[in-house]
Amino acid sequence: MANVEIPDKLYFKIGEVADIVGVEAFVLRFWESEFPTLSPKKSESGHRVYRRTDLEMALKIKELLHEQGFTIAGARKQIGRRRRGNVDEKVGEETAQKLERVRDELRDILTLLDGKS
Amino acid sequence: MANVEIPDKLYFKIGEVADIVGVEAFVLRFWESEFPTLSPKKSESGHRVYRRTDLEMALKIKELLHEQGFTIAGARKQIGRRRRGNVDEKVGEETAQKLERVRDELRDILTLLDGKS
DNA sequence: CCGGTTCAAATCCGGCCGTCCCGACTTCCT
DNA sequence: AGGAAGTCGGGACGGCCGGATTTGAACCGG
Repeated sequence: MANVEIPDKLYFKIGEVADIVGVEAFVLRFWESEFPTLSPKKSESGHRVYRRTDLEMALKIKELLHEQGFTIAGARKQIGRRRRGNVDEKVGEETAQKLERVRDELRDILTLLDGKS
Repeated sequence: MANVEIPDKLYFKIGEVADIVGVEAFVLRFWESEFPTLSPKKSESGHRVYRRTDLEMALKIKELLHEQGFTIAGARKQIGRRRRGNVDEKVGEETAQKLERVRDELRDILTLLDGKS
């Protein structure tokens, strides 16, 4: 999972994001039109201002589209799935970590099982 | 996870499979050209003869393409991932079915959990 | 033996997913 | 300040993905 390191800055311009993510600026604009979850702020003059989270979302989208092979609709759904519950059904930090571990175990079991059918 | 029940027969014709899976016959032929893992036997006269496993593979492909939103290439990759280790550690038919059910339950649980991280 | 099913393979097609272009700003560099 | 480089929105273009259709013949079940 090609860990791209993100420079330690607060704000990024579209060109910088394009370099880091590894796509062209117009692709970022296109994604913005397709993913509600990718919506950088705009400066006074209308230029995009990406924060760290925006950048991570762009990376996530690239992962889903280019590495995993989702369609845009599929990627959108996938992202939505992760976020649901994050919003309206929040759980404590500790509980979340427990869930995380349980989930990991289940995934391992699934992997094991999937090797045998 | 729309559990389609599969009639208790040994062999299926393409039309039956089409009905069960919920796609048209030509789609199954098309998928066959795209997924090495979907390759039903052919009868003497060249007609496709689907076994239960072929049918399940078709269902799996449909799930990946239509529900999950993978591209064909993505779905292929996803399937390849599941199959590793499948070859040299075969289990009996009955055991396989039990595993199948357990797996389905786990998947449901995972889906539940994924809504909360 | 006849209507419905299946065959292979070529062709067609809508739309997804970018890709490019444009003229008009804005920002950066020196 | 002033030119080069970057960014803007929006529209048009296009390759190719994922089927969908076509054709004429062979096959199958009742």
